[in-house]
Amino acid sequence: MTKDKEQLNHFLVVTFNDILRYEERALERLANNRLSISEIHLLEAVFETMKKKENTSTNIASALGITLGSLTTAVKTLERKGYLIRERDQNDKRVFYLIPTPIATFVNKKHEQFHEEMIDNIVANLSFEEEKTLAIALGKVQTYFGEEVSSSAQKGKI
Amino acid sequence: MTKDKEQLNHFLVVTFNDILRYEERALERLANNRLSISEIHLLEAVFETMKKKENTSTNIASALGITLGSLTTAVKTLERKGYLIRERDQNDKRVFYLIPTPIATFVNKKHEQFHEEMIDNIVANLSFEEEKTLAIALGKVQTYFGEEVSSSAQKGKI
DNA sequence: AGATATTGTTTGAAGTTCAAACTTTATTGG
DNA sequence: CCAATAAAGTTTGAACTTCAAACAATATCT
Repeated sequence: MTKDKEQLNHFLVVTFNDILRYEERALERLANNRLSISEIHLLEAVFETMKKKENTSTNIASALGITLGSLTTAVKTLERKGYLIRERDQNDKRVFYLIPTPIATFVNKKHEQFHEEMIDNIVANLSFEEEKTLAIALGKVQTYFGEEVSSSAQKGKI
Repeated sequence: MTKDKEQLNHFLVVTFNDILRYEERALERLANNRLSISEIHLLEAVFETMKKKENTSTNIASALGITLGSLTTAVKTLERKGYLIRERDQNDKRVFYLIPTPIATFVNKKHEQFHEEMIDNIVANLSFEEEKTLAIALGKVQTYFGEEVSSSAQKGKI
C-alpha cells in the first residue's frame, strides 16, 4: 500500500474507534442523562425521520440498520426512561410512531452542538482547499458504501 | 453548518456504521472461521504489537482501548478456538505475550487483503489531488483525536 | 523486609444485537 | 366475502462486548 492508502486505512481501523470513544466520554460529561451512544443515535434517527413524518418503528430500524426486534428492545427502555412515547397510527393500527419527549429534544440539541463543535475543531485545522476536497472525497467514499449523496455535494458545488 | 461540514458530520455519523456493517458481512463470507469484528481486530493488534515485541496483554488492551479485564475475556475464547496462545515472559513472570497461531496468521492475511481491496476501491473513485488531500486531512483529524501521525504523512510528503 | 506498583484474572452486571416464534392488523385473489 | 398471505411490531432466549471492582501473583523501591 502507498503511504496515503495506509493513512486512509489507519483512519478506518483506528481513528474510527477513537472518535466513538471520544464521543462516549463527552456524553458521559453531559450531566443529567445516562444515555448510551446507541440510545442517542436512536433519538437522532427519530428526529431525522420525523421531518418527513416517517418516524415509524420499521423506518427507524432500517435507518439505523438494526432489526425491528432490536429496536423494540431499545425503545422499551427509552420509553421507560421517559425519552420517547409511542403513538398508534389511526389509519393503520399496526403502525407505531415514535415521538420524542421534551427531555429528548433537549438531549438531542446538546448532542448536535457537540457534533458541530467537533466538526468545527476538525475543520479549523484544514485549509479551505483541504476542507472542500475532504468533503468531496468523503462524499465519494459514502457513495462507495452505497449511500445516497446530495448531488450538489457530490459535484463539489459547496 | 455549511454543506461541507454537514458532509463531514454525515460521514462520522452514518457512513461509519455502514463501513462496519460492510466489513462484518465480508467477514461472514470469509468461510471457515466464525470470528467477530472485535476478535479480528484483537488479532490485528496482536500482529501489530508483535512487530516491536510488545504483544503483551496490557499493551494490546491499550492499543484496542479496552480494559485488561475485557481483553482477558476475549483472549480466553480466542485461545479456546485455537487462534492464540499465551506465553509467559521468563524475566517478568507477571507478563504474558499473546502469540497468534498459523490459522490466525491466515485469517489476518485475508482480513488485510479485504482492507486493501476496500481502500483500492475507494481510491479508484478519487482524483490524484483528492486522494492526496484526503490523506492529509484525515491525518489532521487523527491528530485532533490525539493520535500520533507519521510526520511525513502529516506534512503531505506522500 | 514491608509497602507499593504492576500485570493479569475472575466475577457479576449491563448493554447491544440477532433469529425465530408469535400477535395483530391489512391486503389480495378467488 | 373469506381464506391466505403480507406487513408491523413484540417477545424470548441466546451470544457477544464491555466494564468496574475485587483478587492473586510478581516486581520494585525505600
